[in-house]
Amino acid sequence: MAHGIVDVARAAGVSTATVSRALRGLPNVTAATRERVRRAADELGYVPSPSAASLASGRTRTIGLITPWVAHWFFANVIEGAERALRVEDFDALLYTFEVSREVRRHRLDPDVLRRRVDGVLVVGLPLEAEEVAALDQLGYPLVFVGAGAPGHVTVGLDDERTARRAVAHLADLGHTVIAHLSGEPDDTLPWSPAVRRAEGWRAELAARGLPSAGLEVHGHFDVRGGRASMHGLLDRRPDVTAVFAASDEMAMGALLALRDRGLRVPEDVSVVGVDGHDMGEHLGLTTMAQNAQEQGVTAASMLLEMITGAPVPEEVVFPTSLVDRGSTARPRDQIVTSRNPSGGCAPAM
Amino acid sequence: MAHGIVDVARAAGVSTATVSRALRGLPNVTAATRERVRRAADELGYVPSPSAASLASGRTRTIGLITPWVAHWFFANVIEGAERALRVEDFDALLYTFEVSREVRRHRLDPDVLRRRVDGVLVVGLPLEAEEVAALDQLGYPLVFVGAGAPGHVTVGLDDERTARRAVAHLADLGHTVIAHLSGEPDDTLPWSPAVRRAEGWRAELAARGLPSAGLEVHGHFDVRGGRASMHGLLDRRPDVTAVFAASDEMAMGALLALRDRGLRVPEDVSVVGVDGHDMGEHLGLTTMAQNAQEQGVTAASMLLEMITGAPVPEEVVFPTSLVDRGSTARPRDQIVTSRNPSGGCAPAM
DNA sequence: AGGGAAAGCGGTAGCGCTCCCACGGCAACC
DNA sequence: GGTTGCCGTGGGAGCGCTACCGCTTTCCCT
Repeated sequence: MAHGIVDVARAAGVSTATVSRALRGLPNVTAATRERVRRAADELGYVPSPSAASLASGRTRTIGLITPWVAHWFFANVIEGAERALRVEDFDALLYTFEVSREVRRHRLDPDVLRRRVDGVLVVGLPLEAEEVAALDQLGYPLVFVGAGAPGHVTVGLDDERTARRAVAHLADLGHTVIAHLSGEPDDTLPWSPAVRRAEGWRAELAARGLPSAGLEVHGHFDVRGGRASMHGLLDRRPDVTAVFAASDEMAMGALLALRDRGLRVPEDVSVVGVDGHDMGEHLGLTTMAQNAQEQGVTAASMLLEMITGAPVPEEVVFPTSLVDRGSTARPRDQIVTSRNPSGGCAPAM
Repeated sequence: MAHGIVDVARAAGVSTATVSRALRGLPNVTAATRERVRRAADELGYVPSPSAASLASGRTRTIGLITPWVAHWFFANVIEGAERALRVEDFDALLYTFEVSREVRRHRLDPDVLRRRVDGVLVVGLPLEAEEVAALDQLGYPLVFVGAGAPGHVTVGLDDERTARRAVAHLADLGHTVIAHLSGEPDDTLPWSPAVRRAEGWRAELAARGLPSAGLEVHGHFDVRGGRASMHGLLDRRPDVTAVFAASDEMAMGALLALRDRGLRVPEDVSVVGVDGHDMGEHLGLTTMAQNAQEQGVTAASMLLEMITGAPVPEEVVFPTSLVDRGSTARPRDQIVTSRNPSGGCAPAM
C-alpha cells in the first residue's frame, strides 16, 4: 500500500537515484525516462516521505511562522497570504504562536523548537528584543520580519513614522489642535516596534506644526478593549481633546466605543483615525491609513523562499499606506475655543 | 556545532539507545542516568532531529490544520486554540489553507499533501463532500472536524439547528412575524453543513409557530460583504421584513451595513441577530448567539491527540451557545400593519 | 540457596530518501 | 582514429534517529 521509492524504481526499471532525479525535476534525465518514472509513481500512488527527504538532504521544505496570535486582523491576513505563497512553491507552514494570553506579557521566544525543523523563519508582527533576534540568527536560517522589523534584518512592512505623520497631518489640516494618540503597551519600547514608530511619527508631525503632544499619548493593549480603555482614560484627563490618532484600527474601534459610551459623537465632537484598513472599518465609518496585510504576507514569504535558494533580496520592502476617509474625521466643531468647557459637549458623563 | 545523539551518548558515557530513552522520558532508565544524559544534552545544546525521529518511528508529532481561510473570526480563533493545545503536548501545527479566494469556489481537497507528514488531521469549519472525507479517511490518520462535521466522524461544534431555533424564537417572542434568514452559499447544500443546519433550524422554528418562511431565505457569501449584499437583495424583494436571523455575525454586520445604507434603523425598523459572538459585536450592538471558538479549537486538538494515542474519545462534542442581547433586536415598531408600505420607514431610498 | 522475573542498558538493523562517485556510451574535437 | 568531455544512469554510503533483541545485574520469592 505505502509504496517507497524502490517500488517506483523497480516498476519503472530504473534506479532509485533516477527516480529521485526524475520526480524532483532535476536535470540529466531523459524526457522519456522521466515520463516513465512519473507514470510508475502515479500508478503506485507514490508520495515521497518528507522525513526521509529531510534527513537525507538537510532541507525540510518547511518554514516557521512565528506570531503572537492569529486572531487579529493584521496577523490573520499576513499568515493567510504567506501560507498561500508557500503552498505555491510546495513549502509547508509551521505555525508557532506563543502568547499565552493577550493580557500577560509573553515569555521569551525559544528558538530551539525550530531547530532542524524549518528552512526559514517568518516573524509576523512581533517586535523581538535584540537577544531574541540574536538567538534566532544563531539558528542559521534565513529570517524575514513582517510588520515589525529588527535592525539589520530583512523586513517587510510600512513606513510607520510616515504613516502616522500622514494621519496626524490629516487631522491637523482639518483644524484640530489637540490631537491625542492611542499607543501600544507602555513596556513596548523597542525602537523598531511599529507602535513606537507610530508614536514618534505622531509626535514629530505635531512638533513640526507647533502643536502640543505632552500628556496626549495613552498607552494600552493593541486591541478593541485596549483602545476603549485608553480612550476613557484620555477623556478623563483631557476632555478638551478633539482628535485621536489610534495606532491600529482595532484600537480606533475601541475609541469609537468609548466615545459612544460617553455620548460623544464622531466626528462632530471627536475625530478618530486609525491604521490598518480593517474590514470592519467600513462598517463603522472609520477613517484609516489602509495597508495591505495579505500582500505583505505574500511578499515576505516569497522573499524568504528567495533567500533559501540563495538569491539576493532587498533588505527592506516598504508597503504604501493610503488615507481612506470613511467619515470619522471632520473639522473641529468649534475652532475658536481652544480650551473647551469639559461639560460643553453633549456628553451625559458616564 | 550541530551535535547528534551519538555526541550526547559519548558525553554521558551511555549508548545512543539510552540517550533516546532518557530524553523521551521512557521507562527503564535510572533517575541518575537520565539526569546525566539530560545534563550532557543541555551542555552540548542537543536538539533531536524531528526528521530522523519521524523516519525511524513513523510518527511526526505534527498535525495538519485544514481550513479554507484564517482571516475570519471563527477560523482564526479555532486555529489559535488548537495550536495552543498542540504546543503544550509538543506537537506541531501544519497549516493548510486552500481556498484560492473567497469569491471562487474551492477546488477539491488533495489529501496527498498530508501523506506521511502528519499524525492526525483537524478540519476547521469546512463542510467536506463525502468523497473528500473518504479520501482523507484513506490516509489512515485520526480525523477531527470542528465547526462543520462529517457523518460518522468525530466532531466538535454547535447544535446549529438548536442555535438557530433559539435565535428565531427570540425574534418571534418579541412579536416579529416576518423573520428572514441570511444563509450561506446556494451551492452549500451538504446536509451536515452548519449553514444548512442553521437554515433548517430557522425554518423549523418558524413552522412550529405557524410563521412563513417561503421567500425569506437569502443565500450569499459567509462574510460582511455577503451579508450586506444579501440584505439589500432581501429588502428589495421584501420591504415588509422586520427581523433577520443571519447565519454568522459577520453576515449580520453586513446586514447592519445594508440597513444603514437605506436609512433603516436597528432595532426600531428591523431587528437583527447573528451567530458567533464576534469581538466586534459589542461594538455594533449586535445581538447574537455566542459560541466559544477558541475553546472548540482546544477541545478538538486535545481529542485528536487522544485519538493518536489510541484513547477513546466521544463521537461528538457539542458546545453551548447563549443568546447575548446587545440591542439589535426589539419589538417590531408596528405589530398591526403586517404589510408595511415600502416607503413607510424613514428610509431616504439609496 | 537457588531460580526466575524484571529492570537497566548496549548493539545494531533499519526507516526512505539524497547525493557523491563511478561508469559506459556517444559526439565532438584535433 | 584516438582522446577528451559530457550526458544519462546505477551503486551505495550515509542522514540521525528508534525499536527490537539480547545481555547483565539486581531483587524477590520459595
